Amino acid sequence: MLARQATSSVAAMPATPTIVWLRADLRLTDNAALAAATARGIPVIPLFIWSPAQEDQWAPGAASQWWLDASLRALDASLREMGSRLIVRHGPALEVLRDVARESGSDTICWNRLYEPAAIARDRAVKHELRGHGLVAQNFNSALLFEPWENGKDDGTPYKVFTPFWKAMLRRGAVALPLAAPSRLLCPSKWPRSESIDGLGLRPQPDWAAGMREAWTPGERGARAALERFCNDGLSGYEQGRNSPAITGTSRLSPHLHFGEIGPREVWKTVRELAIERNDARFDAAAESWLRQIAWREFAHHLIFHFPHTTDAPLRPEFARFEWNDDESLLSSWQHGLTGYPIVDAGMRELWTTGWMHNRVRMIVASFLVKDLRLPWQAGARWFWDTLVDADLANNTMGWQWTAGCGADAAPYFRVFNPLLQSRKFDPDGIYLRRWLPELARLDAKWIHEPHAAPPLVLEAAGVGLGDTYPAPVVAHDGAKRLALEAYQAMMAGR
DNA sequence: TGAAATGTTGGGGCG
DNA sequence: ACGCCCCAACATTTC
Repeated sequence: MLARQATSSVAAMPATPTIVWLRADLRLTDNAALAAATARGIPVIPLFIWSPAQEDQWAPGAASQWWLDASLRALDASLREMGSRLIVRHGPALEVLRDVARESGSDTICWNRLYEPAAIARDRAVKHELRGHGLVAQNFNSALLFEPWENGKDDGTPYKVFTPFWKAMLRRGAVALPLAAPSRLLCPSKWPRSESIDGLGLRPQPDWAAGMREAWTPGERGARAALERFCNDGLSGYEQGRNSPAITGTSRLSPHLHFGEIGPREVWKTVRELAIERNDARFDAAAESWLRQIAWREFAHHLIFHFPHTTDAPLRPEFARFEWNDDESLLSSWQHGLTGYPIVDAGMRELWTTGWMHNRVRMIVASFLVKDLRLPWQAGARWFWDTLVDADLANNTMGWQWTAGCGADAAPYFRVFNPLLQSRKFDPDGIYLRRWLPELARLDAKWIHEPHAAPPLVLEAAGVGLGDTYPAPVVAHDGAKRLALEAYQAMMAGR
């Protein structure tokens, strides 16, 4: 610990520019690497490197790239307001860092740590090589409340169950305070070469991102606005609102957090202070309930650090022999929102259109894929990865393994969501369903959750042609559930 | 951050 | 008034 902190402090250095290598920390506030570089009182070169080929098979999907494009533009604009700018390059990180260091006469490179397996491996190699070339590489934490090695069990092993993890976190006491944004940024006498953000080719061709632009404002300001909106009108009703996909009852901060447009230390402080100010037991409970979600994010990142193989393989090894289905057409019906189960289809279409899905609905569609269709959780994880604007390897991995029952603190496999009951319980009036399934919009609340069970006259009156304008169910839930439980029992029996 | 079956309890109707 | 039954509401158990 002491050694780590010592390497994090920046000694006075000669006046050559410091490179700040920005990755999933596209913000000026609470950015430890940027703050450390600025504190040296010498010029700073903010640098983003686009190198998806170096990120192993988990290269960002198209929705994520759309977000990144917008976030980089926002960051560049904020830097320009301070008289600085963002340098953008593409290529292997090490090569680019060495080139930029040479072009700018820089000898120090700062960055904030990442925790995904491939990023760790790359950063370690980069750090080693840079040092081998006489350059100074300094790393900081701006992504997490605690480092993964800071919140383990007393015996030194990591927590695998959330509740004790959460309690240990709270016992640990104060979360570090967010760092202020730099008040000014000194420019180098000559900027290194930069490519244009356009040139990275992150924007979708052809442009299908209208739904994204309407739903989101990427960038640090958009992130802070989302947090303020949530604090003002979401947080007090969070415990009910979080489960109603028809309303904006959640913070919708996930993509902002993923790209580091806002950090967990800032949201923690903001919400804690608000709770103290309100001094109301019910508000306090809501605030804690939401901070718990931030802790789940923390838990996911600690898990992926300690168990890097879980991006592809189940944490519980016995699940390696689970007998999954292999059916491309079932997978396709799930991906495109054509399963015949309205709550599933509405969620999958919300995902496709906006790059995001309400968390309650994520659990429903995930359970449906894994239990009803018995398709491998990895196929769901991959689709989410390719389509979510908040695609995050740690959160995505933990979430899917939780649903499949093969991960840390996982739901028991026999816990099977009934899509009909979930739909009635969490979208009783069918408002969410109608928003995403216009072909069912004229069905009333009694039948919209299960059009396949509606009397023919009702369907006709609502203009619904089962198997024509809207699909019949691709599987029957009761039978599918039984098959899933049988497969689970076979796995447990070692058959 | 399940669902469904089973068990328990207590109010009210009724003989 | 009392006991009995019904059953809704809630709690517990099981998968």
